[in-house]
Amino acid sequence: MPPGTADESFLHRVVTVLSAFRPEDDGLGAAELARRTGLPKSTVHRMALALAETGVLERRGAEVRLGLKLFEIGQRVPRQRVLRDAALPYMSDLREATRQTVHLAVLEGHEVVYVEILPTPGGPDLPSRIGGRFPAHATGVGKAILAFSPPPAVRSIVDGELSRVSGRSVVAPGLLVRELERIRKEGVAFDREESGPGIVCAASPVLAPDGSALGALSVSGWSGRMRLHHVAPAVHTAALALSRALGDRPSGALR
Amino acid sequence: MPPGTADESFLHRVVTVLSAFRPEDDGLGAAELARRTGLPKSTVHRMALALAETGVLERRGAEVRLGLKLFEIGQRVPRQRVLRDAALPYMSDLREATRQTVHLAVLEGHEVVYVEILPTPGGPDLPSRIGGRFPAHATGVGKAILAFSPPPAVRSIVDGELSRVSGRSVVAPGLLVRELERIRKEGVAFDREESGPGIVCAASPVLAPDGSALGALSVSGWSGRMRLHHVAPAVHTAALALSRALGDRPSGALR
DNA sequence: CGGAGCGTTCCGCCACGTGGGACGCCCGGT
DNA sequence: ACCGGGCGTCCCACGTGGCGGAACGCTCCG
Repeated sequence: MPPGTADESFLHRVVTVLSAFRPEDDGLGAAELARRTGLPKSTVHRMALALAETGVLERRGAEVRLGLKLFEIGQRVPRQRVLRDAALPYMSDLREATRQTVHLAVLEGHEVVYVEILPTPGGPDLPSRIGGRFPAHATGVGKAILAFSPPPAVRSIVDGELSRVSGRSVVAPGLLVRELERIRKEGVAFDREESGPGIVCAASPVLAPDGSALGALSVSGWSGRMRLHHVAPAVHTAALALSRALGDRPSGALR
Repeated sequence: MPPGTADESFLHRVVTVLSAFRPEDDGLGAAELARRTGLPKSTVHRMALALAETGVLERRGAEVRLGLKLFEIGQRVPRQRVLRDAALPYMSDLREATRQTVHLAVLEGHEVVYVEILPTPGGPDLPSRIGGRFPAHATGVGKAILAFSPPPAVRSIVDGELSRVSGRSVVAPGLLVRELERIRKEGVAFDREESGPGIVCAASPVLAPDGSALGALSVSGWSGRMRLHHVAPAVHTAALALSRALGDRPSGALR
């Protein structure tokens, strides 16, 4: 080990191992985990046994998978729980009124994390998953949140690498900044096939009493079947109503 | 520490600290965490800082709370993800048809863990929460699952302590065994105010191709407003349809 | 029949988790 | 104004337990 290098701590390694599980995975073996994490097989194996002992992982023969205990603890995370519980009825109304798929997301670093998704029977198969991530600058919810976020956080994203998720993603920093200004004025963000081909979306921020964004609501559908100027007022209204409801409650700590 | 006792390992302590957060909590201080876990304050404080470094916990001033990363990982847990994704449309239909609150739960030890809940506007405020636990013998979903579970697992619960959750909970082992036999014959379990006053529920197991229960669906409502013999066929039908859909797919590892 | 990949076990080394104690701070009661 | 209790934070000598290269037995496949 090169001297001066703060080698990864034990806890970092644990998180690395847990994060190595992908959504589509079921059980993984010690060798596969070692390959994904870059850790010695012996180390991963010992750790997997210890984690299984605690219930964080579950043994299935020789393989190991994420345990139900992680799901239980994950549901108690305040950042999603409080917002999700308050938003659910508004999301339900929004789906009813627009007959489209409704999303609720929060910002985490340079990406959004989807907290809840209400799919609609006839709608497209979207790549978004509850608990999944997506680059903030390439989604409606992401831009809606960024438009009402502290300048330093926005700067960090604008000056960072703006990945081209689809052919129409906004990757020019100047263009993105100007779009955020427009969103700040109008209160609604749009995504015209920027996150995926054939998919459009209108999004509006959920605001704390101090004006900063806690998250965002959105409505998504096929570009041919959904008129953005039609659903935009509905999304905006729902987000305003939710913001007001959150402000009234003594919900306290969301940010 | 009594000699011979294998003092709790570091990982056990980490899980203890994470489990110390209750659903209604937001941020907790080092002293409060030390009190709840029984660990030395110094130890908890150091651990909290390390966990915050990994993103598992988030620092909020001097306090610390469960981090969004835990929610993300929790959503990847296969036991809930595969079942929940497959069940959602059937649950939605069931709510539509019965106009009552629909639950999906799995068995974990002596308790059920709620995986998904579709509330209905006019329904009662139930104590159940997604990711929450409840004694299996005192709920409709619990009894539905137990009726189709391996005898050793059932024995362990029947012979264990059958807590009296409400005044009408089944606490007599013999009575419970006989009820499970009836459920096995009819395919539907009932809960007549056994888990809470004024609440009734009909539940039916989601079965793997081998006949063992993966989880259960239920419909709950006010005892005066919902007729059990009316919703029972609907729950049973939905559960059968879901079981068949899971059997057809190469979903693989659910148990 | 041989090699590749797997899960599992071993063991000497030393990083790092340990926890009692101390410190400065902000309270709220007197 | 004073003081005591609770808080977050920090320190440091101690020794536990994580470390990981290596080796073993196994199964599968060409």
